[in-house]
Amino acid sequence: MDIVSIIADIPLFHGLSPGQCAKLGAIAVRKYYSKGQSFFSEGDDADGFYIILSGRVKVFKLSPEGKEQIFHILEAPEPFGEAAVFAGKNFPACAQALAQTQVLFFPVRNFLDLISKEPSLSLSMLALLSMRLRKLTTLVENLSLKEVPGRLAAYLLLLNDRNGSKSAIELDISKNQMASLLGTIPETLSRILKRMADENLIRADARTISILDKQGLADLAEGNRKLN
Amino acid sequence: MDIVSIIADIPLFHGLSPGQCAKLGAIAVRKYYSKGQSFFSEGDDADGFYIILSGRVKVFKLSPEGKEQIFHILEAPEPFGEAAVFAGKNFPACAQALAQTQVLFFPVRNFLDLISKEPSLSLSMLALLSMRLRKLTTLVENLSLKEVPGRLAAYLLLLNDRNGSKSAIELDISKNQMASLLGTIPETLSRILKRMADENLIRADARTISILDKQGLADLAEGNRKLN
DNA sequence: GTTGCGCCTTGACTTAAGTCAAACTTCAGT
DNA sequence: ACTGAAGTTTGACTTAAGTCAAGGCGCAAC
Repeated sequence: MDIVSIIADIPLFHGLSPGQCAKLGAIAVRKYYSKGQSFFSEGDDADGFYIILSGRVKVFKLSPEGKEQIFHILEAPEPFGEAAVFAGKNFPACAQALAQTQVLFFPVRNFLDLISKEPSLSLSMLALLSMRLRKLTTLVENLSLKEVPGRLAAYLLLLNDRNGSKSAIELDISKNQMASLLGTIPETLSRILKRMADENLIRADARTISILDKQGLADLAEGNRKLN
Repeated sequence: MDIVSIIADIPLFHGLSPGQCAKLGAIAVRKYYSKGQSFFSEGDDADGFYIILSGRVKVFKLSPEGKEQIFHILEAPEPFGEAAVFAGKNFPACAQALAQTQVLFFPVRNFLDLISKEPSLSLSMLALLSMRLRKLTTLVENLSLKEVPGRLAAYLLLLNDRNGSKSAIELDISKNQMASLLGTIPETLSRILKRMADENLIRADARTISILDKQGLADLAEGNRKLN
């Protein structure tokens, strides 16, 4: 598929004229990353940002002892690394492919020229950064104000909402990664899933989790209830 | 002082022509808040954002049990509430005056008109949101990947850097608020300050803290050292 | 199939940090 | 100066969650 048509399809770029999409197409570079490959590491010079075309990416930090905190897990057509570009510094975190991944890479310099001439693009970017900020705010809230059962409950409800009508959640990341996303470790996650099952809040079967008591989970997430 | 001259002095608005400052002046409203007064609460409709002219503001969330996590403590000439405006939703946190505070309030609607016509303004806003994102990333890192002594060490070093040459740090917030900023409680903060003093990393005397061993604190903050 | 390597779970133990309660300090307001 | 409220410190205790170690499960490669 033609790179300009791809660009025109990306939500972030809706509102751009065909001419502007063509300009973007001229500066964008298509790149391929295999599972486990690193896009950038914390401290790297922010020379551009990425938009995912296919595959999956995690953005994370590591503690010196090796504990990992995942900030986002992203899929097409989401961008990443965009904030570092506007702050004009280096990347504050690491990004790695979780699977075979195809991206478009936009070098900073050319992109900044374009954005300053294109109000609809800057408004989209502002909206995007604001959503990221909101998401991070929620992460801080979860880490600081909720215990692990509350975080897990909130996360399960989120997955459930995304799922629409389906009654069971099919986990699309490993429980290791899930623990890292929730700011905990696999052992703790495993134990808490079990406790939830014991209280008939969920039924957990390998990669499949069914929510039995939505209200119960909501109470847990809000801190109005405790697990035994 | 004239509202337009005030606006021209705000870093966020540098790069705007006098005419554009005048337009901003026409939509801005000057407001006064007394200590403890609330600007907005979590969930409130985001009808605009604020820029601090004098005083001090905290942005925070509360857990149902009443624990507080402070996200930012802001002073003139910093803006707050800006992200909610671009996300076009409601405020994800609360904001309250920590002292007698004077602000400019910019209603969303008028402001969005203006920004879409003013590239330099949108670039400033993008840079601002990016810096906020970076700051929140650090907060998540601290909460998830560091223990309280590490967080405190990092915070003291930050205050020390801000201070420039002065050898002693004069705390400008209560230790209660400081605990809340570090994601802990006053009792824990008090104990850890004492342990740091015991190890000759700092000398703490009421509101004044002197850093005795910068490298030691840095090691703590990086997780390369533990407190006894 | 069998081997081996991640992923996941479980148990026993440790530990950082929170809770509760009491006392002391600081400071604003009367 | 007195009073009371808020901020701070300290001690004894509790607890959520992490560490360490072992074993089981599942899947891919040979």
